[in-house]
Amino acid sequence: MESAVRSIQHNQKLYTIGQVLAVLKPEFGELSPSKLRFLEDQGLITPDRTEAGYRKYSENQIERLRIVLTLQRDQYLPLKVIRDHLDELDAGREPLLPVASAASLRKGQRFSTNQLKAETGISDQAFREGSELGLFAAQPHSSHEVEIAFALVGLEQFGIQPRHLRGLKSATEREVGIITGVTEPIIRKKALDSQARAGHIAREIAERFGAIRSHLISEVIDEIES
Amino acid sequence: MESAVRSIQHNQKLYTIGQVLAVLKPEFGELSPSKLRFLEDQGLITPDRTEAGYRKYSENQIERLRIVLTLQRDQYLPLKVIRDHLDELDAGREPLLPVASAASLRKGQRFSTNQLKAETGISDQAFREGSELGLFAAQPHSSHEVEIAFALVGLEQFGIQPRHLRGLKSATEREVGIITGVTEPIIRKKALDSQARAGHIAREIAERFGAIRSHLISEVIDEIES
DNA sequence: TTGCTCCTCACGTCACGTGAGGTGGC
DNA sequence: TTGCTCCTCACGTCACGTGAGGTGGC
Repeated sequence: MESAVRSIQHNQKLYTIGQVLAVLKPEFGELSPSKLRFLEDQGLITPDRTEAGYRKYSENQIERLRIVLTLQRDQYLPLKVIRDHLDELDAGREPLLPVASAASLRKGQRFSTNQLKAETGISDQAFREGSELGLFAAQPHSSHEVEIAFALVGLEQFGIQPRHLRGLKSATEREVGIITGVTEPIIRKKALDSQARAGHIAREIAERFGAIRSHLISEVIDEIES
Repeated sequence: MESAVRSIQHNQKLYTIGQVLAVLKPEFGELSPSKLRFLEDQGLITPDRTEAGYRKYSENQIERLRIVLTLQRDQYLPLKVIRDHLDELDAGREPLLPVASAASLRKGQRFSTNQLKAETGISDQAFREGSELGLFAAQPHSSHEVEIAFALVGLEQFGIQPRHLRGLKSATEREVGIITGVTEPIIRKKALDSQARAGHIAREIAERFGAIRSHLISEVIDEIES
């Protein structure tokens, strides 16, 4: 009984620095104890401490670490900017990340069609064609759709239109089918972390597909240049 | 007459630091004067000097800079390693870059089928299926093919076989067709730098295709995780 | 009790950026 | 002659890594 009560009270399981490392290593290979200590030093995460001074990270804090490390790795944001961003979030505000790259649009943010058009400068026609192709769904649009719009604008200057992407779209759909074929059985298992694991595996597979694609294309480009 | 002789003698046009910057900026956005000076300080390139001490870079040295900056950007090699590598090359040897990541295999290096199999651990069957699909050509294999083999091995653990990649392969062929459609007219112009420009544009287009693909897939993965 | 994990603190390092103070070239 | 480019040198900075010397937990 008591243990049941306790497990509700600190439902928040606590992790030592080594356990945190073990959890995040697969996702962030460059992670090290000294890096975790450094992030604390810079005020990015403040884990609890045992009386003896051992760091104890809650699951929320691991989630926060994930945000920090992702922002750092994928957007190349300096830690100071990330810290200020998190501070703003903590204060209940809704900060816009400095749009160093367009990709720093907050994950999960939503956009109206007008916002998307204004943000990317995509033409009405290109947007319409993209929608017909299924590159854009109904409002509100995800940050991924914004990125897709950016890419379309970039391709337009070379005379490439959305309709040229029909093959890309259907190939991607097949890839997605293969990926979900692998991940669905995992999700059905309904373990605590099955969603996270499925997502992780899905990313791994997608990365491999991307590698194959990119090297196939690079071979041709190497020939162009030689 | 004299000027003709001189132009033959120093056929090697010399560039000031600012001119070097102007030439390489489009390729390497992060380049700065202080970075160029730092690279010299570290012994990576040693430009000539005018009597007054102004740096003067030859075209060979700009080529060398291109190597340094590419290695640094694409392979994440530390400058010390790059410098040692160049020293070896200067000494006439044929150094193997430290295989920090498999991707640091020297661009342009060639592999026999046996080497490729040993290097990646790909199974005979997967290699055969990959060859039938056109992922691997005849010996000798390029470093790209080695990377593709690595990716196949990675996919195998999830039960994904080369034959699942048929759609990927044909979609990539179509992409390549679109890219060469854009770059061919440029190459035909036969300007001095038309090959380099064509390669640059080809990479830009490929990057955009990749972005669209990756964001389409990410949308689905986000859903898996939520 | 024995390892193994964890702690702090000082110092090192890698790859530059900044700014002062000064000179050179079209 | 006037800007603009370029120079050196000292110092700063960002994101950690290393190692000494010491304590804690199953």
